[in-house]
Amino acid sequence: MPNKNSKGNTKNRIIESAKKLFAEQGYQKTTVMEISKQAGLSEAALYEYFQGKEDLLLTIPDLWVSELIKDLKEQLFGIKGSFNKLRKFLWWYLRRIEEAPLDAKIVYLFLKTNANFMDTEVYSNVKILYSYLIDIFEEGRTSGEMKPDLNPYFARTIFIGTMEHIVTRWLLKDMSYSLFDNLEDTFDLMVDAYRSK
Amino acid sequence: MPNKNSKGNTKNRIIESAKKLFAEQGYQKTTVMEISKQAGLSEAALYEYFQGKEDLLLTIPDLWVSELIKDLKEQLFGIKGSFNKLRKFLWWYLRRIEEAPLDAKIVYLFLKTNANFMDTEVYSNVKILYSYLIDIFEEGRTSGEMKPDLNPYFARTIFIGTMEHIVTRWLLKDMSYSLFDNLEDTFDLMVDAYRSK
Amino acid sequence: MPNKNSKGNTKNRIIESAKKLFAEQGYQKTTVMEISKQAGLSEAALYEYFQGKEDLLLTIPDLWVSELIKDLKEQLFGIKGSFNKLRKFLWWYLRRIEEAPLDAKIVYLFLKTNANFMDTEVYSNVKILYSYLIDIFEEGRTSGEMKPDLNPYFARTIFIGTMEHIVTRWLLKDMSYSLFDNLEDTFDLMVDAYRSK
Amino acid sequence: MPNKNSKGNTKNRIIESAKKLFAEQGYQKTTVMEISKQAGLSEAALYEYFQGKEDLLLTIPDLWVSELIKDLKEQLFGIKGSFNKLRKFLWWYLRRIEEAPLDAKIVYLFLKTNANFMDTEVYSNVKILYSYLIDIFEEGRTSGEMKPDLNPYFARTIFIGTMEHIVTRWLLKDMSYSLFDNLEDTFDLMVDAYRSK
DNA sequence: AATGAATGAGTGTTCATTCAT
DNA sequence: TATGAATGAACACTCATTCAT
Repeated sequence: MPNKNSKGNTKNRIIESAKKLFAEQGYQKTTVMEISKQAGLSEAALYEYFQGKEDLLLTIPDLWVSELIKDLKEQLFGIKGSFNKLRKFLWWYLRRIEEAPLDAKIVYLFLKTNANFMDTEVYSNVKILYSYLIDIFEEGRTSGEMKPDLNPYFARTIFIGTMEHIVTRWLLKDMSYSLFDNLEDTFDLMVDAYRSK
Repeated sequence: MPNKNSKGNTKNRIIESAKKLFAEQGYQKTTVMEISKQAGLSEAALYEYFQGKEDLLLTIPDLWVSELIKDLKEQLFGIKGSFNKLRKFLWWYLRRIEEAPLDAKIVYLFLKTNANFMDTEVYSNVKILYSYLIDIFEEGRTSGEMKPDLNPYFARTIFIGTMEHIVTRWLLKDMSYSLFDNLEDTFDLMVDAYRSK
Repeated sequence: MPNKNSKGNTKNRIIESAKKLFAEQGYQKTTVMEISKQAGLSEAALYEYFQGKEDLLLTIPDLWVSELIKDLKEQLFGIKGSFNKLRKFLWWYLRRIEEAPLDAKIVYLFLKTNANFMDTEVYSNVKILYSYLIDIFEEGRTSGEMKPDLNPYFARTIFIGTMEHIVTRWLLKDMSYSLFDNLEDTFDLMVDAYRSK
Repeated sequence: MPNKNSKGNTKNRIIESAKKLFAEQGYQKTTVMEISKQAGLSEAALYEYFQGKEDLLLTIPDLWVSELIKDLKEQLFGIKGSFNKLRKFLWWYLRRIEEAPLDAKIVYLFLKTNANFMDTEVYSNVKILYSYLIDIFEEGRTSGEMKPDLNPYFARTIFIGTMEHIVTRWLLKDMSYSLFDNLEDTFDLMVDAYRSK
């Protein structure tokens, strides 16, 4: 069971093991011994790579969210129209979550509980990620696609709220259905709030 | 510090103490000893009233959400118009949360992490609470206030998502501003998605 | 289940409850609360009748063994011949144990573990009980039925050892067979050790 | 007092410490902390070697009885005559008990109380140990030394009963005299029960 | 780079017992 | 005679973390 021979170096093995166990059992119930055993090395060795258990919890989504940021710019590149960009953002984000549900579970369920979440690299990176939405809404207003008096921040609240609700529900229901079920309809409904009449 | 003389019986004292400490420090970091000391009795005495720490965690929001359900019906009674009802629901809910931020914190931040959350009384009560929204959206569609093809479930996803996002952000930011800031504008924006043109 | 209405006074109800529970689960695993619940009263009330749990453990077999002593004299009265008396002793003793297996279990399995057993009334009463055997063996030697050089103490060691072994085995095997199985043959074999040739 | 430097590895140190304390104070009254302190290490370290307190209780006599079995065959080897073998068995057994009174105390006083005793490796090993006696009695009958109609099982009941009674009495009296006092006479008396006339 | 061995500090929970009423 | 309420004192067991090798 321990993925001793999986490709990737030791550090990655540890991350993957921790990710899996955190997602499965939660942060508190997962022991360092379980993680190291799963990673195929000793507990002591784990401390050569990470400062401790909490460090591990914070590192995992940090890597993931960093990647997301890098990816997002490229994804939105060349897309014309604010609604199209909005749609792209949503579909892209959910695709990434579907591809990395363990990371998502950690961010959405376990990290928010952590007292230090707000001081986290992850938090500020998520803020960066979500700041793109402000640009999109502003572009929509400027271009006339969206309401002329649209407040981008309020618009974003609705967008993120809806999106995160969809994700959280899916995670809590153990990813037992497709994240994209009814997405089209819900999106169409939501954007009507932004659309200029 | 221990509220030995606070009104209410012992059981309530324990609940209030636990609520406060869970909300302040999180479930895991709070010890049974702290709770009992805060409640002004011995650790052993606490076990006369609750089966244990987890029982306490689950009981607290259970009581709160049960009350909410009782209250909601009355609050919506006599209100005319689906948009008015929607508005009432939102304002009422946020008011209740503002009044009981400790309960809210437990439900929104700590309970969802708990592996057993989905099997909880709280979860099913929240579902009941949110089922009222379906009725409201259906009424809106029927009455012609809302789009004739409005799917109440998708509409609700947006509504709950937005609402919970507002609440969660507020809780994570340590309730440092008013929950009602910008609420009017955000609500107005959101309901445009439902409104028949 | 609690035998609130059983005949006998409260003290007896407590004894019977304790006896049952000690025998079923052992002394250590039985709690005072279980005993008092079984007896149909509160924990605190139990302390009106007994000094505590250990007092209870020691009282139970004390009563039983006291009764045994009273009975034994009568049982042996009028029996002629030392072998007949020996036989009577054995059959009588096993009958009493069969009738009161709970008491027997407590004496044989739980009391011996107790650090204070040797200072117990029970211990000295058992000594009295077993002292009758010395008389019997001496009578046997004097009468010529038994070996002229028979040492009553060594003879008794064999008798008691055999008897207690039979009892202990039966108790450990959960009284799943008759205590009298093969008793006749074993007795006949044993007494050949005493018989004068 | 802690035997940190005693020869033997850590596991053995723990066993010896536990053995001593169990025998002195009983199983229940001995705490894990006492055992580990006596062994010269931390409580937590003890759990690296044993699963817990009960595991320790069961392991101790397990090792001892296993050794006994290995030894017995060798001890009986080369001895001629069933009475001689019987005598050897008794003397050997008591010698072993005299050498390891702590183990004996645990087996005779504390283990039998344990609810799981009958499912124990120790129990089945003791059965093996005692099965040799059946062979001896059968040999005695066949060779003519013993009664032609001697039932080996009944004979063994007397033998084991007597032997265990001698041991138990000695243990309860805190090993304050020699286990071999009067052994010769008692043995001679007992075997007359088996002897063919 | 890796680990066997060890531990300090905790942690929830149990339970016999007491006492005011 | 009875008890509801309370508690002091334990206690077995866990686990993240350290360090000599």
